[in-house]
Amino acid sequence: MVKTNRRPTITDVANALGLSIATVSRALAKPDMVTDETRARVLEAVERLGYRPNLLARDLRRQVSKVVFVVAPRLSPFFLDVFQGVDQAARTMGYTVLLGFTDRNGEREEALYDQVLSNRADGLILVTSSRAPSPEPRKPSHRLPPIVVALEAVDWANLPTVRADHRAAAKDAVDYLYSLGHRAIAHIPGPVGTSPMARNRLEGYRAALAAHGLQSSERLGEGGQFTLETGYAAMQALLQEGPRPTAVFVANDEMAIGAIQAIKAAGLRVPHDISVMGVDDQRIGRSYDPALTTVRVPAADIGYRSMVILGKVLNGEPYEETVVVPTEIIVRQSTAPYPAP
Amino acid sequence: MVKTNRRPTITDVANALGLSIATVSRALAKPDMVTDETRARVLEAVERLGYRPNLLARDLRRQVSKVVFVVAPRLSPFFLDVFQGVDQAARTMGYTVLLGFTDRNGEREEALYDQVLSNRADGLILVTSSRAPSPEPRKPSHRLPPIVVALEAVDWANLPTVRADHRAAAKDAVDYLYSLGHRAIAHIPGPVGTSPMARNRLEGYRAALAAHGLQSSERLGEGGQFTLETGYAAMQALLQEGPRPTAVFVANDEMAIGAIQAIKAAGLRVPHDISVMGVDDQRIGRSYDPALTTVRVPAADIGYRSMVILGKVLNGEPYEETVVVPTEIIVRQSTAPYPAP
DNA sequence: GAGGGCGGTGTAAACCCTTTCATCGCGCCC
DNA sequence: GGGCGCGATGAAAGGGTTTACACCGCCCTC
Repeated sequence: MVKTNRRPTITDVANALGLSIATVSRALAKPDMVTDETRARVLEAVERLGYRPNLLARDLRRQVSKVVFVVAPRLSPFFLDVFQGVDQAARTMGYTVLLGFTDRNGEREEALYDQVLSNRADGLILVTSSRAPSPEPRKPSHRLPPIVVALEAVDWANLPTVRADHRAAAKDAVDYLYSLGHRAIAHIPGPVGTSPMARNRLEGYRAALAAHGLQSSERLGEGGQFTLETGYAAMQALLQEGPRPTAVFVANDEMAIGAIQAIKAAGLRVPHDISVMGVDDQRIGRSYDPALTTVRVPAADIGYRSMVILGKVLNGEPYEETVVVPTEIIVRQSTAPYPAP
Repeated sequence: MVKTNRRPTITDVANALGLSIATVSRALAKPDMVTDETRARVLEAVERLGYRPNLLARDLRRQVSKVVFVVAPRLSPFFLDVFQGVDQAARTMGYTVLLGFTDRNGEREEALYDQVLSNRADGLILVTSSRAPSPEPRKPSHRLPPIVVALEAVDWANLPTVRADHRAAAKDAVDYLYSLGHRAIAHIPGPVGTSPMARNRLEGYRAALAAHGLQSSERLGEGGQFTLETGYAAMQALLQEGPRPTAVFVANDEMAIGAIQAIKAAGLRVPHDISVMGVDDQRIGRSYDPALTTVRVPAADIGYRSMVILGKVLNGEPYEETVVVPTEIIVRQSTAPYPAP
């Protein structure tokens, strides 16, 4: 009977050479613990048989997977930038990074969370602006896995965090519009109900207005969902509602593009009639016409630093509890002085 | 001495109840093989102790991980769409999908490939338009893991494939421009050196011109890298070089946006002076001003079908060797009749 | 020449789970 | 009342690797 053609294991390699599996394992993992000759023979046999170690077995034994997950609420270019940074750091640290999305769906969050709790990954980078990984936070008796929170602090646990100061970023933006001469400055907020980030940006907006003694336009309702379409709709509503603002600060770039489209659709011009400013510095804003003035949130940098901290956590090294990365105003073509010179 | 506080295992649960680990395992995995009472007790203890099964151990035993990888050459919104489709299909099939990027870096491709070969995942969806997962394809004696190729067939192995007919898509685009009255139709190709997809689109362009007895502009060199910047540069070169075309067919949407920017920068208007058409139907084109006329490649659909096929492969069921998904012209504002009416 | 150190190798346990096979008790049937 | 089937459980093997420990020559030293 023909031997069934399964994948070769370390035992097959050992048998082919008349060695023990321990020696083969050592030849591969700790080259200097075996003779040069043995190592050469092992490598040859490995090549010849097409042997690959079973990572599952290895991880099970070592109790470490060298894999980390990045968990993001949805598919968005912005989160991709964060991922990019994580990936870059991880590579230098010998980790593999894998990406999962929750779609703000509790069940899916649970599942990803369980993957880590169940040893499929060593740690987790939560790129979220919303809620806990489980509907109700777990009982404290159940230890959390190693987690670093990127972008925005979470309120359901005290975790190491790399974030931007979204409140200050928003305030800077509005201050900038003010410095251009604008006094009627509206705001299109994000999903303030679910996103602390959106709330912080709203707060920054209010704080800036207050600092300049201006009236804020608070008739905007719940805000958009950080998507282009909701930005469009919000701007449309804004144009129909009351006195037209001369400038709009929008809670992220994507909604800002939507807002510009709505303004154009209404037969107005940006920045001639209305200045528009976003936050994030996403690609879509950089290449739009007019190119979007925005506040840059260094997504890749946030990802990179998060991974570095997660590495320290996993190694039991001391780490910074909270890192706040700086934001920066990027002036492009969607804003202009008021009144127009 | 205090017992070290490691994660509870199935043994801990069993001991806490005076049951055997077999029963606990069954209570969790095959609920109807145990008494109602036993199951209730087990679930209670699991909850109380915070037990989570170790997926590594489970997979090792079962020889199946229920994880598949999506491997893409780079981070791009287009690949995200494919991923989205894969993810959706996978969810209904009980698989977890994880995403990895190669950056066209042979070493990284190897690493991801090894993850699958090493049992960390059951299969692979290769979203690639470029080369084999290893610098030189492996010896045929070394079996390939289950792979489905999405988007574009590969030439180094005979693998199940879900693809669009890029050649026909390009031909359709040029035919459409022809039907608008354009005769001087230029092409900005993708990286024809490394991407069969770029080559196919170039071929479609040539075929269309030939069918209409037109001269093709072949002075474009190696083409862009499917990025906005290279599209900009290519268009700039095109404008400086010879007689100005009345229409440009660009090998993907991102480069097409770059091309439009270059045209605008040169003081010309789209589509008034030059019509521009892309391929893919990416978001960036949909929301641009002018909105981009393009040929839609149903990325999510490709991803979905790829995953379905991979599932069949993994189950040993029969599957379609090659699926060709239809493309579709989407007319927006970046194209106009010539001469202008 | 006996003891000690040392480099290289083998043996076997451990990692945590699933699953086959055996066991056991119980009710049922003739 | 004995055999049988059946449902629930337990014992143990097995999955592929790493690694602590034991072993075995060998050379060196006194």
